[in-house]
Amino acid sequence: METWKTTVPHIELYSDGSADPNPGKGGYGIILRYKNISKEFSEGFELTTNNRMEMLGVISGLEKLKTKSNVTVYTDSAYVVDSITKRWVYSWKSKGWRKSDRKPVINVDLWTRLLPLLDFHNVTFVWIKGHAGHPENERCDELAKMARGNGQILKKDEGYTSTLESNQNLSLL
Amino acid sequence: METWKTTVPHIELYSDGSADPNPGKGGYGIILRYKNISKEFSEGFELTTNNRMEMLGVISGLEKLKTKSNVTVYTDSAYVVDSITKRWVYSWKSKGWRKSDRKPVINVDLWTRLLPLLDFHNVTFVWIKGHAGHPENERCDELAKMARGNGQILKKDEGYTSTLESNQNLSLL
RNA sequence: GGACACCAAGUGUG
DNA sequence: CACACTTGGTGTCC
Repeated sequence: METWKTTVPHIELYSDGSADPNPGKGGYGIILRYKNISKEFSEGFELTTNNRMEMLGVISGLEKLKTKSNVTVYTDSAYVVDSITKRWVYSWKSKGWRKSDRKPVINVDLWTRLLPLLDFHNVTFVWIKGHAGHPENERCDELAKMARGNGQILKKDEGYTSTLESNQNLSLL
Repeated sequence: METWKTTVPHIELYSDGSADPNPGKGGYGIILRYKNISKEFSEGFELTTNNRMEMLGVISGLEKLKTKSNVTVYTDSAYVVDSITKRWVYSWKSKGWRKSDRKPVINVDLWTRLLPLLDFHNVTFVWIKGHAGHPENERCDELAKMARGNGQILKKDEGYTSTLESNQNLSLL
């Protein structure tokens, strides 16, 4: 047997994201679990989208890991899961971040942040149905809502707002 | 002044519908009022939905009117009121009974039965909050429940059961 | 045409 | 609290 498999830690990462309205105030909530110990994290943003929050939850979780790990990611976002497991994201990248209809891919800033993390860690994605009684998924949903809720400090999602500004500049031409 | 306004009768139509369970046994109750005289009607069905009963109450009430009338319809169903007053139903019809997300509209049989009635009469819809102490609304609720209750003769809602059969046929393919 | 998610409103039943 | 019946919108992909 390879020693690799026994020495690399196995981590579980639960993630959920939301925006209200969409686009609007957003947040993500994540649970990182290693053996019997869990940690929770969340962040809120002034102006973003549901899908960016779904992505950013996964990204932030993976970025917190200090050593190369086997990670199982649980999320209800088909957007995130399918883009990786069905290799869409690798196809987009190889085509200069164009989709099969040759229109530009959205959220490239986050996809380019996610790919090296998938390279570094050994990541398995598991899609779970939302609002179907998965305790960790529901806790992440709660964390995300709290993070964007009343009186919370909300960060700027520069990656989203810069896209908006680009669109605005285009319409000025 | 137009003689029209004074010669066309003004009718008040109160309607409520329910199903228990939903879908399941259902009924509607209506009150038709002209001047100081009121009449009550109700029907029960073996298998239907709450929304079909809310619609059918309004339809049956309008169908009972023998002459062109000014009708004010009172119902607690935002489904019924918004579909008309926000012109959703006309948009669906013009798109071949597809919604804005291009998925098929539900209960088309009842919408196509309602539209000519709205054409013929001069109908105003008023949304009233359910269970908020409106006496006529509560009476209609009672009539609906009686009509679907113990030992009542229940009719078949062909429009609903045929939809179920279609779905079943689809799943056999 | 399909899928998932996010948000909003009303009703029905328990 | 939970289920179902229905609609409007957006974010994203095939």
